[in-house]
Amino acid sequence: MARARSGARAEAKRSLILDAAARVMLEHGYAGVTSRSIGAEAGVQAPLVHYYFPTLDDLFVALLQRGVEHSKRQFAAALASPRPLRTLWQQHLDPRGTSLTVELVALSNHRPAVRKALVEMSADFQRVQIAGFTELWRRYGVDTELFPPELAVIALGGVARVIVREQAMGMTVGHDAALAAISRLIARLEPEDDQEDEGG
Amino acid sequence: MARARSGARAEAKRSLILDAAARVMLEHGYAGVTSRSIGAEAGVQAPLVHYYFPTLDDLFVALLQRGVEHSKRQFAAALASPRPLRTLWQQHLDPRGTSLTVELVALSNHRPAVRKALVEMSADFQRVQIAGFTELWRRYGVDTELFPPELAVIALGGVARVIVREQAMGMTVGHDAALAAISRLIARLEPEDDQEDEGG
DNA sequence: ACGAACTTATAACATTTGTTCAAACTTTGG
DNA sequence: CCAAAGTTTGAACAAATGTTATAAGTTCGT
Repeated sequence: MARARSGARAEAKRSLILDAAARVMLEHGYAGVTSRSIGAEAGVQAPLVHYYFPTLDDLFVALLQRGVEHSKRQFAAALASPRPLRTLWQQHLDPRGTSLTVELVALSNHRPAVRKALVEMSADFQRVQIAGFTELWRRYGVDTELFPPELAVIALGGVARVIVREQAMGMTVGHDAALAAISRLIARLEPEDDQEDEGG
Repeated sequence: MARARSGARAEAKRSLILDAAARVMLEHGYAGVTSRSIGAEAGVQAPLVHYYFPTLDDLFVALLQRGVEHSKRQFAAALASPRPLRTLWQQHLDPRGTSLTVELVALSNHRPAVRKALVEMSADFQRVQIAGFTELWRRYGVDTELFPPELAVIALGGVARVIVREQAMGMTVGHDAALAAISRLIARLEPEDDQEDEGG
């Protein structure tokens, strides 16, 4: 059957186009993402983009979906790692994911379809993250009255986003001190050596 | 001389146009900001926008400048207030300033002139904020090894930006818990009553 | 009241955008 | 090898954009 072949190839082409769109978005911002710029980046003509994604909204939503799925997989992997907190922090410092998120969020401001998808997926992911931190905080014996999992999720994402974005722009005022302090804070819960320190 | 009269009026018109641009940007995102949309919002024709701001880059830079100046004034006022930390936090929760910042940052991704201005002004403001927090932390006896002023500035801005943006999109998962925890953290350094607590 | 400087609007421009249409090319089942 | 399905492209569309040229209106010193 023709569908089997085309189904596999089509998925690869879709992915190729999404990759190109992500690269363009990272380099030129969301407003630089056009059927033509994506096509050029993917080595393809503009109408082909619309063949796979009828409207650009469809493409943006697909990009978003792929990103959230990746984030979920990463989050689960981090939780299962020896030092979940440190792993999570390092993941958050990856400029690609963070910058894409910033662009998609800004984009969603005037694209109702994208906005709707973003809100739904983000709320879902946020709940997953909070559940993960609830378990982690319990394991570490963190005072959840003082620093609840909800705040941990927001703080982790917020701080990382600021640092990554500023670094991408060549602004590094105070970053050394902040990064060092965060490392020390994490080390309190997840010591680098094998010595434990759980004094609350 | 004619300049005196026009100077005053021109400044008012400039301000009117900047206000309109800010409103459009808040409502439709930066990509929705065009000479025509600004004109419509300001009750003026598009070319007049270019009369005051030859290119849109000029307008964006002016908007940025005005915003930073406002932020600096607000920051100084907060530091001089009875409870600087709480005042700062409430200022950061104002959706207008935060959302505008997010848009201008995204915008600067593909507008070199705006990017340059943003980096310079932000770095300057960041240094002012760090200096302010250094003094404040000294007053409060905060352990700067554990939580340096640099991290405080980044955390305050980062967390506030996440919450404000999510609220603007109708996403409030975990916000109640996070906001309550932040209030309690602030209250540790700045009690609501008149009882002092400077235990380091 | 006159003329010069300053403001504003109308009309138009070249360019870029998202998207569509029909035609060409490619694969592949029979 | 042929036809049909799937894929890719070239050409074109209306709409929107930043910007300019130009002309009309307004203000104000004299």
